[in-house]
Amino acid sequence: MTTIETHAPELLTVGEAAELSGTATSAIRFYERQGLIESQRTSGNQRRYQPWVPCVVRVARVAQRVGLSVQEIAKVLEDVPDEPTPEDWQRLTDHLIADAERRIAELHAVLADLKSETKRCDLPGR
Amino acid sequence: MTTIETHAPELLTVGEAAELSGTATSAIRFYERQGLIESQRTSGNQRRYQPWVPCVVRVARVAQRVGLSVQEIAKVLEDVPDEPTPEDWQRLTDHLIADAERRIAELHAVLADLKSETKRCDLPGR
DNA sequence: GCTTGACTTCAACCAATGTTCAAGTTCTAG
DNA sequence: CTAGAACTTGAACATTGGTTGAAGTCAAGC
Repeated sequence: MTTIETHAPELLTVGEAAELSGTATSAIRFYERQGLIESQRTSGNQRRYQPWVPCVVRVARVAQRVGLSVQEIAKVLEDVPDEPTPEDWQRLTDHLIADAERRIAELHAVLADLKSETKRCDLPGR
Repeated sequence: MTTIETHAPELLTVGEAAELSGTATSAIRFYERQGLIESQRTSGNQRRYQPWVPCVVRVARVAQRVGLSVQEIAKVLEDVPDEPTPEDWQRLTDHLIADAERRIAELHAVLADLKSETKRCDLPGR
């Protein structure tokens, strides 16, 4: 971990990263502890984030809303290199969407299954 | 709340309901406290569940996996009457699927948006 | 009618996902 | 160079979604 000049070009403070990703700074630090994102440090020990980090956080937040845990998201993000290329974003996108669709399919399946098990679930004649 | 004869036909004990829904009895009691399901009581104060209750629990569990909180699921289930008809199950199904699809759409949207904001997220030139 | 397993409540605990606060440090503007 | 905003860590707290355990009650079979 090489430390970074205080005013490095393009790097974001934790506050800036929070604002750009629409979260609180406490969440940003939490996600870093959980391994979703990484930071460099200034000589004075302050965090500095790469400019794409807020994008990662935004993705993570939406992924949570479709049912992934932070650990699961961290796992998916492991495969995304630092300084992601458009192709990396595309693969991440595909992965997350596929994952979410899989759960929807499960939901469909359970619901369909229930409908077929009429005897137990529908109880038609009272 | 009329109490029920001990050995009422077709009613399930908490253990049976748990087994049929693939959860622990503690979860069944928890879901009841949260208003997802209801029970009657025997004269000896034991819970007795209608036979479709395990189905509701199964649905709830899958719904959790697509990102709904227990409170949100409870809200959806409010609209399902006791002794649901096939049409009730159908509406529940539609509601839950629609809800889940909505989140997937959000995920799609965020990801698409990120891709369009190339300047901030892709950083093509190193 | 007694035994045994399943049930009851209540309280404590757990993990996940953060937020809040206190005490101290760094950064930036003037 | 200094004031104030933004940062640091660590600990405590909050909420959600349960699990576990103790102490006691109920129900079913012999």
